[in-house]
Formats: sequence, C-alpha cells, structure tokens
Amino acid sequence: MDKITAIRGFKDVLPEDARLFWEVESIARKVFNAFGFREIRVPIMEKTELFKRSIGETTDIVEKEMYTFADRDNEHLTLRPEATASVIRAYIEHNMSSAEPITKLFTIGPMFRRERPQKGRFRQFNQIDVELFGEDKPQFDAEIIFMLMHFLTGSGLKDLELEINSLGCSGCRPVFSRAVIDFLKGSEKSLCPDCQRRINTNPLRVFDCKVETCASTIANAPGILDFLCSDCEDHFSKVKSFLSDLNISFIINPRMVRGLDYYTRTAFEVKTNALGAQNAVAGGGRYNGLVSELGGPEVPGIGFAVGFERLIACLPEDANNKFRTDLFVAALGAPAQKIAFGLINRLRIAGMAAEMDHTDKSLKAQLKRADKLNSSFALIFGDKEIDEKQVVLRNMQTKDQQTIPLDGLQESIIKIIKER
RNA sequence: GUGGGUGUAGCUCAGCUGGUCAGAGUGCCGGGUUGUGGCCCCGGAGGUCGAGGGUUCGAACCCCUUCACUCACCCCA
Repeated sequence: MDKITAIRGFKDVLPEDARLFWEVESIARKVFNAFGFREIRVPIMEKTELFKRSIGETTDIVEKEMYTFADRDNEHLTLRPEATASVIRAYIEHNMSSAEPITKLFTIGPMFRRERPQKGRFRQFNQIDVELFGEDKPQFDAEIIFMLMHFLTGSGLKDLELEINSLGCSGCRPVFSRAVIDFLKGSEKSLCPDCQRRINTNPLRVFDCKVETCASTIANAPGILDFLCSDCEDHFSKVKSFLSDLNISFIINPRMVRGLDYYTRTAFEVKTNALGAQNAVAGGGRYNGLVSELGGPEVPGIGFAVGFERLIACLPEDANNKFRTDLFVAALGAPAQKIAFGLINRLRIAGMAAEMDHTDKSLKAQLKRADKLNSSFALIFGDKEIDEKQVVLRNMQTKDQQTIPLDGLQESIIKIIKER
C-alpha cells in the first residue's frame, strides 16, 4: 500500500516547533494588546473577487499563486493568500468604522500560496497580521513600525534591518509611473522579457528585478522620492522623524515597491540574513484607498504581516526548549502500580505533569525513562514502601532522596514540586 | 512555471571504476547479579537501498520514466 504523504509545500508542525509557535504567539498577543490591538479571527476562505480587487489583478499572487476553485454552486472561492483583504472585508461588513474612529486589529493564522516551495517558503504558511484603520497621521506609521520592531526583537530576533520607502499617493504616484514608463520605453531592449511585459502591466515592479541588465538600466531611472507631492513628502519626512524619536534605526530604500498593488505612502520591510534567499521576515505599508476600493468608507489604513515560520527559523537555538515532566512514578509491582495510577491522575488535575510506566520494567529502566522525559523528580515505590507506609522521592538533578509518608502523599508532593 | 542537487535503518549519513555493499553513528529495546537514570562496556530489534521499467550472468551503484525532498530564479512573509 502506498503511503499517503502531506501535500507538497504543506508542513506538519511537530511538537517542538509547535511549542515555539505557541511561545511566539503569546509574545505577539502581549505586545499587541499593550498597543491597543484586538484579535479578530476571519475565515481562511473568501470569495475570489475579494482578493482580485484588493491585491491587484496583475500581481503574481493573483495571476498564478492562488488556490481557487469553484464551489458546488459554481461560486469561485479562494484560500486566502494574505489576511489584509479579509480583515478589511470584516471591518466593512461589521461597520467598525462607525463604532470608533480608530480600529486596531490583529489576526494570526495560515495563508496559502501555490508557489514552488523552498527555504522559508511554503504553500501553507502562517502570518501574524496587524491592521490599523482610521488614521493617516505619520505618528501611526511610526507607531506600528515601532511595535513591529519591538515584537520581533522581543521574540529573540537579532541583526534585523528595517527598510522604508514612500510610494506616494493617488496624486503623485501616477506621475512617477509615467516618468518611469517614459524612461523605460527608451531602453526596452536591455530589459528581460518579464520586465518588458511589466512596462505595460506594472512598471514599478521593474525596480524589484534582479536581472543585472534590468537593475543597471533601472538604476538611472527617476526615483519615487523625487516625485512625491508636498503632502506625501511631508508625511514621509515626519514618519522618519518620529521613528528616529523612537530610536528605531532604518534605511531608506527608494527602490522598494512591494508586490501588492494597494500600498500608498509608507512601505516597509524587515530583513534578516538568517533565511537564505527569503530574507524578509515582515513587510507592510499604508493602504489609504483600499477600504473604499472594497466598498467601504473613505478610511485610511496601515498594516503589516510577519512570516511566522520565517520568524521561528531565525530564532537562536535554545537549549532550554525541552519538554519537562514534574514527576515520574516508578511503581514496582501491581499494588504500587494501582496506587500510582490514581496518584498521577490526581496530580495532573492539580496541574502537575506526571507520568508513570504501566509495564513491569525494572527500576533501572523506569528511571531511564524518567530521565528521558526530563523529569524533575522520580517517585520510587514497591511492596516494601507500601509495607512501611512511606515512599522514596528522588530529585533527578541532585540525586537527593527523601522518604515521604504514604499518608498525604499527594499534598506533600505538590508542595515539593511547587517549591522547586 | 524554469534550472541545479538529493533520495540507503526512526534521525544524520558511508557505500571506491556495477561482483559478501546491505553498513556506521545516533536513537530505540535489553543486559553488565538481587530495587536507582545521565558516562562507559556488551547484545538485540529495525531497511522490498523513493517507485516503475530497462541494460547485464549480476545493479543501491549504469540508462529511461515517475514521484518526493531540497536550493536557486520568479515572487513574497
């Protein structure tokens, strides 16, 4: 019989990593809550139209990476490739804009993109997604970036590089786009086929191309920062200044355009050197026209996404990342096993991690097991201890052993474990 | 979607130009005297060498096909 394997690009998160997920998640919740963000949980499937309209028809994500299928009634559904669209949909659907002027939300969960898997890239991957609606003030750009950096370093990441840029607004970006197109038209021949296509579909993406000739061609192209209107210019310089006030260092990357069409003004990315080619752990930006684009009110927004798996891959190896057991009961003989069975289960109810072995293995084998389970204590007892009405408690680190009366055993043990 | 690399015990890998090549380390189980773990010593279990086909007297090793994993490109978290 052939064995059935997981789908390509879909990974099992094994217990040791699952534990890291849990820890990072709890840090995220703590940090985000402190900054006033509330968790929202949205479906992992949406109508395909939602993603087409938000992410952009000509983006790679929509063109070739979405898991889209027809439901039984022939409605087109898509497994979400990112969370922002869903969160905005929910924001609009529940009229959150009229409930309060500023809405701060975050969500954590799996995203799906049908790309070829490689290091730091999977077809199902998890993101921590943060969105803030209702304010365009540069303070909020700075604040949300500050929170992101605080969260990442708080999770244990080191050597992070923050890159920021401004992409302009609906007023000044088209002017810049036109300038880029005019520039590229003159030197089309030196561009790769992809970029020649991009001139018409998405000219700014040429900035992202790594083909050498394209890179050298685009190097002399006009820069977005020279085209910002005075409002955008002012906004960007304030963002920079607020970031500096908050002691966040950054580098300005005027060529960063990002792969989703909806960004306006501030765009940012956090890079690390620990991930191979996939060096972005987080990315985000402002999207002032998107909410209305999706049928909502004219409400500005800004947000970012953190790649969960990438974050975890950057975490330094932690020797303490081991599962622990509080007590292992080595019971010898049927009478002791019977008592032990009741004992461990009562201890578990009291919140202790307690284990025992139900076989008739030797004491040596059982202690070996206790060691394997990283147990703090081992409780040793057999017929002899039952006769004498006292058992032996061994501290597995120090090898100290003490005898404890069988009477009130459970309470004594809980006390000792808690004192440890 | 394109290109490179790799698929041998649970895990990490060795297997030279096809002829004891089915191995090591680690992990697992047991033992080193009667009820005490981690170190050390000894023993044991465990693999249709990714799958299918071909060449050959003979293939883990060569050829073809296929699948998977992996890295990179594209793009992104």
